Amino acid sequence: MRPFIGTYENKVDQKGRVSVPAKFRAVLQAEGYASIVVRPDPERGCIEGYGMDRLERLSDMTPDIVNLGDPNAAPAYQILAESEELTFDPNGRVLIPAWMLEAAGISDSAVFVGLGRVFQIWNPAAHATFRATQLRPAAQARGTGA
Amino acid sequence: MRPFIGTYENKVDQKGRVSVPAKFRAVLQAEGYASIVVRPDPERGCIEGYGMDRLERLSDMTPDIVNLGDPNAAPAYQILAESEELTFDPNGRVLIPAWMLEAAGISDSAVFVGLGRVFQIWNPAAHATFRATQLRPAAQARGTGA
DNA sequence: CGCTTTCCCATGAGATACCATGCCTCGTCC
DNA sequence: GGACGAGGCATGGTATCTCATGGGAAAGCG
Repeated sequence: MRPFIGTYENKVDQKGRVSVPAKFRAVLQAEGYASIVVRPDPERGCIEGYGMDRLERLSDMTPDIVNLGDPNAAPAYQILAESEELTFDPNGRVLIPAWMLEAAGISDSAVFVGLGRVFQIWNPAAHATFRATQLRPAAQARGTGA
Repeated sequence: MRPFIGTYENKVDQKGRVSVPAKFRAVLQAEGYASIVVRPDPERGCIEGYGMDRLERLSDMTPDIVNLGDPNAAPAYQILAESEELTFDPNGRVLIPAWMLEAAGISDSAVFVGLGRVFQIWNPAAHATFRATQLRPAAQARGTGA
C-alpha cells in the first residue's frame, strides 16, 4: 500500500465538509475504497484517519464473543465504537461529524498530516503547537534546526 | 464482511420500535439479510446484536444433539436458545420484545454501539457509565486524560 | 367483540449528490 | 525563457433524497 505523505491545509465549511487531499484519495482509491475511516485520537487531540482495510483487519482480530473483561479488548472496543466511515462526495470531500470536529477543536480549517499507513487531521494552531513542542526538540537533539 | 462501526442513539417509541442505524442495515443487507438477531447480555446489562450469519455459523458448529456436559457447547447453546430474529419493517425499524428491553433497562431511547462483527444496544445512561468505568480507565492507564 | 400486533403513510430534519466558480499548477507554444 | 492555455483541485451554494420518527388504519388473536 502506498503511504500517506505530506501536509495539507484545507478549509472546513459550515456543514463540516472538507476536501481530502487528492494525494490521499489516490492512495485509497488504489486500494478500492471511496471512503476514509476516522476516529478521535484523545491522546494527541486530533483525528486519526486510515482506510477501511485497517478497520476490517481489527474487526477480524476481535473475537465474535467480545470479552470486555479482557483489558486488551478495551482499546479495540473503543476504536470500533468511535470510528466512522466517511464516503467521498463527487468532489472528493467528506462530512466530518460535528462531535468529532469539536473533540479535535477544528472549526474553519484543518491540517492533514500524512504518516504512512495512517494520517491525522488537526486544528492548525494545535498542530503548530504539537510540532513545536513534540517534534522540534527531537530535531534539535539530532542537531537540525527545523 | 464489513464491520459494524460507530455509535448512534435512536428513539424507542411506545410500541417498542427502534430504527436500526442505516449504516448497520447496509452491512446486513450486503449479506442478504433483512433482519437482526438479538439476545440479552446479562454480563454487561445490554442487548447484543448481530446478523443471522453468525447464528448459522454457531449452529453449524453445534452437534445435532447438544451434549450439555461439554463446556464448549454451553455458550453456543445459550446463544442459540436466547436469540430472537427481528425483521425490519419497511422503514428499517425492529420491534424489540418488551422483556428484552426491561432486561437492558431501555425505555425511551437506545444507544447502538458497533463492535465489528457484533453490536450492542444500551440504555444511554448505562452506556455512559460503562464507558466511564470500563473504557476510560484503560485509556488513562496509557496516559490519556479523556 | 376487544385487544394486541403489524403494516402503511406522512413529516421534518439531516445528509448526500449535483452544479458552478475560481485558483493554482503544469504543460505547451511562441 | 516567457507567456498563454488547459486541466485538476479546492471551495461555495443549491437541490434532492434518505433517514429517523410519529401517528393511524387494518388485520390477527384471544
